Amino acid sequence: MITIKEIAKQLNMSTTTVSNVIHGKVSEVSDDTREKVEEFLRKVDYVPNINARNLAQNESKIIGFALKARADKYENLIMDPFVSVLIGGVEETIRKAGYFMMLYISSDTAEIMRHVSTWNVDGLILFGMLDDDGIRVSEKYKKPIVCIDTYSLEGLKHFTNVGLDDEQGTYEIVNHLIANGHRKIAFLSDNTKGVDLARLTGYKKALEDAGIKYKESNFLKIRPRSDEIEESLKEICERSKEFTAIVCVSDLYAVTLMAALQDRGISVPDDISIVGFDDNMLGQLHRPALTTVHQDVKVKGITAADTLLKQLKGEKTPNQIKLPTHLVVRDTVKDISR
Amino acid sequence: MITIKEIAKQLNMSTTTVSNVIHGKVSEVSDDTREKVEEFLRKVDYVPNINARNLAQNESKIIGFALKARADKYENLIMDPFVSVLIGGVEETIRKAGYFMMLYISSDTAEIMRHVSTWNVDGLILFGMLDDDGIRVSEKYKKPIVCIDTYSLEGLKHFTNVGLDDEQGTYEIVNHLIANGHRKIAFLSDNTKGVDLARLTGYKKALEDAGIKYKESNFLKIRPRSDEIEESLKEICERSKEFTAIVCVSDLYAVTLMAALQDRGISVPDDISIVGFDDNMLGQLHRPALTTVHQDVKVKGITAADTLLKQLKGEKTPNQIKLPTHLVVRDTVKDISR
DNA sequence: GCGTACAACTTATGCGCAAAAGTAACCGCC
DNA sequence: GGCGGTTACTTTTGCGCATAAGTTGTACGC
Repeated sequence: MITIKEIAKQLNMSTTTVSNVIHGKVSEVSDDTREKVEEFLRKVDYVPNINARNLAQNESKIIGFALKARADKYENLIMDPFVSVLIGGVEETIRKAGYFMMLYISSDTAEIMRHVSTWNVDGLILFGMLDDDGIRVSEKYKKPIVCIDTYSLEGLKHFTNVGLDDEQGTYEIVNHLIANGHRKIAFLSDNTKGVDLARLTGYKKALEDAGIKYKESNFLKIRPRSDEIEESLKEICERSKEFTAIVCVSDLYAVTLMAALQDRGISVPDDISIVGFDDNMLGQLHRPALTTVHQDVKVKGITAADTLLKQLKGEKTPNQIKLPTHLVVRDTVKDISR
Repeated sequence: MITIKEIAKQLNMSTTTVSNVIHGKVSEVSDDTREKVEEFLRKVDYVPNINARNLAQNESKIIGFALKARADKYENLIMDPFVSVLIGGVEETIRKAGYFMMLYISSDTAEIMRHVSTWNVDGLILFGMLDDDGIRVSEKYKKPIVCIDTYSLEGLKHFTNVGLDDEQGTYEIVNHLIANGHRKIAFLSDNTKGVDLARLTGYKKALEDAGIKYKESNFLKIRPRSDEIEESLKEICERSKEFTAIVCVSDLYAVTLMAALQDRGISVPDDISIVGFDDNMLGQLHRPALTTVHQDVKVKGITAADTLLKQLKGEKTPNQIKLPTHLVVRDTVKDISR
């Protein structure tokens, strides 16, 4: 790789002059030499050594994208098309702004932060749970952080979060079920934290507003680990007659459940109505097509990246951004209101 | 961030000694000082500045993962869970080996290569089409490159490819169809290059070996662009009665087609049998569950990364690695042999 | 008791770049 | 005609690290 020094030597001038041309410092260089340098640069296809530049400038032009997953959920997470769409949105946005994306997948916040400070990453986008330990570590690290779908109260004090109005999303879809005559409505999820909690809250609120009492037994807990999911699904299917509808916390679970239900001869939506959340390919291609809450994942990625870019420029940003959702009515809800 | 220099100063020794401890050069440092330094390093939570290290060593510890997609296929590609699983496999492998992953998505090989040389990336994993132009550019760049699913004859002369025995995969599944009495078998794809060509070849070979003549009209071309796919699907569904089975080049297309078929009241597998290729979530969760050819995408990613790592160590690797596939019989093929 | 070998260091150099500080020539101006 | 200001440069410095080369001090063999 050719260096500025070498170019300067061949052109018989100083490295600073070459550097100034590269940085477009018009006022420092005469038109004549500028053209000469520019032509030469083109000829040799000069590419700067970013390590040297970063070292000299104490910046990196890197944005870290850290996927922090609990080890047991890791596999499901990376399988989820959600993640790649998110990554696509982020990558596109930062590339246009002249940044590069370093991807990091781990279950250990401290490890992620070590990585981040090693590379002197300019900013971080964090997807996944941010635990208290994580917050403490990242606090020390003085670069901007934007979280995606992270609803830690503690974390919100320090970092921007880009998420959805999840509560409103389930609120609407549960209302849709209620409008179709459903009253025995279950909620299916694998945990009650973060996003799942917000969605559960919307569900409870809709029930409450319709005068339906929420019982603990309405909560169907699914165990996502691959060695437990079959058993878990079996239990849920057996209990399905207790309800006329099940609100699933994600399309992935909704479709997984529908497959399990159909395998047992339980028909959707005739025997039971199912709704999801996310509106991804899985539900769109399933038949019957899934009624769900739509979110635009790519926009989520773009928004997170944009927000981080703004912070990098020193602009203030709100510390909580909630993207809208909307109901998508398809074919998995039966009108039982008569 | 604390530097070696600062540590040396505080410990009242030279930077070389500190550096030697960091690099575990046992023979150079006495046990006494080594322990002293190690303790201090732990205390201040020292993290090396990679830019400086890379500059000094002329390496980068970065492995580039470039996703090169035709602009019109881009959206589908990044939507595909395939990609995130692949990325997951690669990331995990290189991280364990002390490398970092820089992700780059583009449709322009020259742009990718510029990126790669800017960062002085140690090696590159390329997923997607490698056109002749791309080969020329990457040739110049003297770092190891491993391609995934890239069947360019020209490219194979220069780079290792990690792929599947695609031909064998479709050969087997078409034989499965033939064994079930099918003779009017279509092949559905959106192009006839690379992977798609290999799968088509296996399909043709199976037909030939069974004494069935392949006709041009057996090839169902689907247009993947979102504004054309509906129209495309409609045409294919209308022609579906010409065949008793359709071999789809991917699970994504198989499931997309099944949805379109079901929407028109055409039943799978009663009216027509459908098979796919990949064995991903989409086909697993669909009902009827898709009969398909299994490939292990994560292993593909791991293999690509391992191969690159070997090349980085100077080891020789075969320039063509074909991972095995196997048939997964589920519920979308009807036995019509009587 | 002299040379050699080796352990345990330190000093000095350079990676490629950006930028602060320095220089030299020229121009205008009261 | 000396002085400030400008243009178009060059020289120098340092970012943080790795490492080649140099410097002690000491043990050991003969």
